[in-house]
Amino acid sequence: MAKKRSETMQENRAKLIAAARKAFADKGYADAAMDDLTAQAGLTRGALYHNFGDKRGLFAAVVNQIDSEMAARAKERAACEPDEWRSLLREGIAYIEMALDPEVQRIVLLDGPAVLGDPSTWPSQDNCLQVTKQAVEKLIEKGITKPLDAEAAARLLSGASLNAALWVAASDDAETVLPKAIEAFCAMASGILAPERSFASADQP
Amino acid sequence: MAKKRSETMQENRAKLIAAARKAFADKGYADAAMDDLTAQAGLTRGALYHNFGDKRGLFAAVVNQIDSEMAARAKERAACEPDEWRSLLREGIAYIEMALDPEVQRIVLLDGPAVLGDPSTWPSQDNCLQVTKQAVEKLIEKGITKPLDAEAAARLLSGASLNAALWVAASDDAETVLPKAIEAFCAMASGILAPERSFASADQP
DNA sequence: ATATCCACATACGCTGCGTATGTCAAATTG
DNA sequence: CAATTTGACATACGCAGCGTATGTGGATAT
Repeated sequence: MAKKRSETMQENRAKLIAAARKAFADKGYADAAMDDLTAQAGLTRGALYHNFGDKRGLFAAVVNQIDSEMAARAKERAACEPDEWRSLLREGIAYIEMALDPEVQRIVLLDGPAVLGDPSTWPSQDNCLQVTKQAVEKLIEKGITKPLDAEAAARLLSGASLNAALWVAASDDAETVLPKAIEAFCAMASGILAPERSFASADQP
Repeated sequence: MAKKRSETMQENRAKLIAAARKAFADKGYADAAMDDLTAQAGLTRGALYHNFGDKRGLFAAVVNQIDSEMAARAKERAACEPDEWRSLLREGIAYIEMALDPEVQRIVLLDGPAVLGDPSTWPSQDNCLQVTKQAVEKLIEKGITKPLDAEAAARLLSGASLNAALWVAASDDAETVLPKAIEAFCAMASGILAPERSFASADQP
């Protein structure tokens, strides 16, 4: 018996997303021609419009995939740290490091907002944010950090780290700039610590 | 005597930039048709290509104008504060507030990075950053803040504030979210203060 | 085994960017 | 001041690429 219908459909979706991910990262959203990337996947534009509706739909699927990977990686990194404050710092540092990946830069940080609108409105990016937000909430409960709005703090932390990463990536020598960025990030992050703690734990892990 | 040549040229450039600014803010970069916006300015695409080279060139000119206005406004706001630390906070808050302007959001924050690349590579955005960087440098000299890399700190501060602003703008009720964002921003900013100062001056102005 | 369906391919039109060419008024020259 | 040149902008054209409407063959249903 030949392959089942729904099975090949999933395969084709995956092929298209993979090809699109490469094309979008390589050429940017605007300059990625759909004829090219579908051909790359051994298909035509027909498959694409059937599965994803339009170019934006395909792009959204790609962003979704990358965001999921990012959230997973951030969580994984955070889990390695002993206490929750260091976990949060690690998470931020993880975002900085991930944003050094050209694929992440081009697709998520540069083209993403233009094509899909503000990141806070994407369900996928929200996953990334939820990871951070939950970490902040725990810290607030325990009195380790100031009683700020958890979402506000989470957004500022991720925003700062992603922005720092773009800067590092654009600089000539990432090697020397990256530690500066991480140091500044840890310093700023320590600003949300509750006063009595800010001396002991402000250092980076 | 009729108008001088260079004079009308400047007028036309200004007309095009004004029309483009409105169109880009309204429709977004991709959906703004150049035939439309040139007609709006009482001209044709010929004028546009002659003056700005291509669509990106016109967009860059628009971004340049907006960024100049933003830097001026930030500086102006900062100048009203008595001490330099409060100046810096005011500056950050000013960015948050400016980013609530739909024109700034769409053109500078959403489309800008996709069309022109990472903001840190634009000369205009660099102006905004220089304002903050200089403020940070002064604070470091005086020992008010930790001896971090000034550029790193400046980028993190502006990144955090702009990101926060996007969040506020995307939220349903900006009225209640804005103060939370500002509070969190001030908290995080206080993280770059030197230890012996962090209690006294961490509050927002 | 025949009929139905649907995932995808093929074919078409339309929009919109960029360029090549034309034109007329302002500037230059003697 | 007339003749000539310049250049800012308009006009006309070609082409790429998106979205849609229609066609088709193989899997599923009966």
